[in-house]
Amino acid sequence: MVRPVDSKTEEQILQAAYTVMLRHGKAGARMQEIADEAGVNKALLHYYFRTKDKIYTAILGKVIREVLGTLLRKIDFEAPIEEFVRGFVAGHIEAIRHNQRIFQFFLAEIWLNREEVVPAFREVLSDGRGNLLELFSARINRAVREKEIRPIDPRHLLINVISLDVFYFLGTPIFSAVMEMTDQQVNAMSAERADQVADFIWESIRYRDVKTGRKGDEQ
Amino acid sequence: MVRPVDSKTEEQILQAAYTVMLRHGKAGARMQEIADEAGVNKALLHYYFRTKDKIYTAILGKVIREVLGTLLRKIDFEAPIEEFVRGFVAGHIEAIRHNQRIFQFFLAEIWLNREEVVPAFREVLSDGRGNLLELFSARINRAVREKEIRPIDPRHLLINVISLDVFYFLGTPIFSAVMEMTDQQVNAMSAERADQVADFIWESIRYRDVKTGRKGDEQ
DNA sequence: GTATAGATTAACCAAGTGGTTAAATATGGA
DNA sequence: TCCATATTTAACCACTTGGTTAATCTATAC
Repeated sequence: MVRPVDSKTEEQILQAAYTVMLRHGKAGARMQEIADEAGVNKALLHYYFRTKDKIYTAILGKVIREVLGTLLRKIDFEAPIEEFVRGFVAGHIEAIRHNQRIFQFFLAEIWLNREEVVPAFREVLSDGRGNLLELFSARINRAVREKEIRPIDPRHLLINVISLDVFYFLGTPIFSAVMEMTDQQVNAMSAERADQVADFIWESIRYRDVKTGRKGDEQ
Repeated sequence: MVRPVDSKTEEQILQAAYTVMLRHGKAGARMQEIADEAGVNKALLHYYFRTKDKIYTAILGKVIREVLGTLLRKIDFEAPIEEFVRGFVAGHIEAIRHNQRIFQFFLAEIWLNREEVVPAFREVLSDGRGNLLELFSARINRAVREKEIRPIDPRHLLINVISLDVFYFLGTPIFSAVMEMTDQQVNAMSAERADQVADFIWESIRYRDVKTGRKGDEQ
């Protein structure tokens, strides 16, 4: 065998492609820029991956795994319901704050390259661990049965939670423009997000005895 | 003067550019495709607008006005608070459902062309009608004072509401993949969205007398 | 050492890209 | 009618694009 074990080149190229495509999107990314970013000759991109599309497909898998990883992060489905909800939100928001670009890229690409993104997403989903929706639904339905939270459709609840977690970080520049905030204020607001969102959700779903009218503390 | 009044050509080009750029994004849009879509010679694009960037800028204004128009749509700030909130949500979601592509495009472009999008957004905002945030905050704060809803930061509330309104329609293909839904089910879910979201928000914010424990009806 | 395989490069290419131009065609006022 | 101007077109251009190629380098197994 004459195979030098190094071949970190391929990894360098992937990393560079990842950086550049997250910067400009698929259509806007240039093979030359990727090569420069990786510090290799452009021909090497075609040597390791035949075409730009192949490179895109490769990093798409990586992006999707990171997006899903972020959303599935360390969720403790066995925790008490309020803790579960707050942990869910806090985990998401922290991870999203540190991966804003990935989410932005992903959302953009969904619509620019739907035919490629959706199947790739499905594939990554299928060989991932158990179905998020099912686990989530089971936990929520249990809490409903035990009268810890009010009756609610788990599908809509899951979408609501993810919406509240993610959207702010997609629209940050716009929100800050609308609200005429300084960078400092934006940072402050981002830091508050986790608690604000968790409170908002918990206030909406927690069970309240109609007759005695309280459970947990008012904010 | 020798100016033929017609010049619908310019409008045709803009409309075509709008269509094509919403389809492929700025980087992916081709001048030739725009020309074909408009049914005119490619040189005409440069005759009316000098460059691709100029075309982009032109349609960007249109897109932003439509996005803002959608979000500012027929809001009755004088309505009773619950009606106000539900109307706010219902108005948004209906408009967004009919303008999904615009929102998708807009969100994508925010990050791919931030330097251009954000200033354009600011500009359109400035010569629009009164500040949405201020009107919204005033309405919310009044409701808080009158003990119709619980105390809450209007900025976060506004973001929460917009998140819940918009995000689902940005991620539809992904949500449906995660939840393994048929097109029928997706449509059904989209139709339910407005009520689900309005309920979710209202349950979270409506005032509850801690002692007697109720106000309004339970769902 | 040297044969052999993979890894890397500079130079190249055809097909597109946004953009230009000069000539042709309308259009309307005199 | 004829002219001046606005509009439209086909042909063109310089440059960039993704992708290829043939030659060179590098490392190992023998």
